[in-house]
Amino acid sequence: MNKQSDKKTRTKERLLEATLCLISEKGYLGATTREIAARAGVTEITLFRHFGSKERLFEEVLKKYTFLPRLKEIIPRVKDSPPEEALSEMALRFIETLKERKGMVKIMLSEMNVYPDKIRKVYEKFIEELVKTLSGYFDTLRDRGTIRDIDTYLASRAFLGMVFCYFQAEEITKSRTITRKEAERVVREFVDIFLKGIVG
Amino acid sequence: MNKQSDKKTRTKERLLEATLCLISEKGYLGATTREIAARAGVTEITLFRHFGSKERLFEEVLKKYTFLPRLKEIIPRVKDSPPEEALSEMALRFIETLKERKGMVKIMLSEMNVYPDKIRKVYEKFIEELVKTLSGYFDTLRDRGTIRDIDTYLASRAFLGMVFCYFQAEEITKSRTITRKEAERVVREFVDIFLKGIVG
DNA sequence: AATTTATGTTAGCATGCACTTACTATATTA
DNA sequence: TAATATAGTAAGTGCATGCTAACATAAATT
Repeated sequence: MNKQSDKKTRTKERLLEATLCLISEKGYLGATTREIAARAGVTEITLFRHFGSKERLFEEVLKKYTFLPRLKEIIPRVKDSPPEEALSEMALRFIETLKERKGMVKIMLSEMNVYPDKIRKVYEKFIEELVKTLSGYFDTLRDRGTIRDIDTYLASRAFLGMVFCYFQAEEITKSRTITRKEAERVVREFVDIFLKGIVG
Repeated sequence: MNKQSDKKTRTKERLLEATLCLISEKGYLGATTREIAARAGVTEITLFRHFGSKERLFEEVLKKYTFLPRLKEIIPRVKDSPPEEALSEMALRFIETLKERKGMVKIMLSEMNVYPDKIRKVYEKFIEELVKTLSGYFDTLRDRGTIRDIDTYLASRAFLGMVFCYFQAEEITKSRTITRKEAERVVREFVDIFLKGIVG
């Protein structure tokens, strides 16, 4: 009972991946079960035998490709470096993770509105947790006297907003690839502004 | 030949508005011509007589509800105030405009990926022009010596990113309404950070 | 060898969709 | 009053989609 269930598992995974891929390209309604099955190299009925319905398949994709955990583990790793370094490192890994999970990001941005119950909760939770994790870091900096007395929650949102919006504009809107060098240059500038402001 | 064409025009406008409304709720594929016509208080065939096809109807919606001009006119009006005031004013009006054109913003975010040729061009141009307009303002500040020597293009993207991401998270993801007071508080904090940085 | 498991094949159903045809009704215009 | 412009009604076409039924196959398990 090993090779059989392996086969099953791999089929399921190929289906999930094909779904992620196609929905992120064409949207939930635009991605047909026939095409998903075809891209997974499987017949349509196999899809239904595994997931029962298109909707349940979609839900399993959402579960599987969440990427909040990946993002949260970034912060503890760098929080004892100097702020400039820590923030740069966080921003760069943030961008990297978003790039890796681009399909998921696209789905969240575009289907959020249409399938509120399924996606919005995932996304809301994602944002809030991420923001709070970063603002927790800012709290410790403030307690150490490293930074001045600002609203750390809003500061966190400001910083993440700058970075996310950059990613969104380049990779999603313009369909460009952000190179490592470019990311480093942009992040350096963002961190500089964020830490010291633009007044001089 | 006046009351007749008035009638025609109003029907067309109601159809365009209903389309904007429904597509921003359900996406292009999710919004059916039947429902659009119904919401406009008109029969389906009237829709086709006016626009020929669903796609052409969609294109006309995109044309009609562009809001780049509204955003661009903000900057010249405030560029001679002190930077803190000018930036706050711009951010607040930016948020206000986005709120007014929320339906259009939603469409752009969610359909961009599926109808690249139609939407992406609109959106790309929108971003670049807006960013450049703001960075032009930063250029003049730098020339006057008001701010230090930073990359004004990236600074512009950073600032707009903070504000837009805030709007997106609250109004679109969470489906909340940003009140005027809240907007003022948030913008004050953002501008403070952006001008002076968080180090202190 | 017999059975179970995972998948394939073929065909199809029911539904909803964009879009059409043909005819009618009403108000404006000339 | 006759002609025109705008919208309505009713019915329906053709197609794609989500999903299913019935049967077949080949490998793994027992």
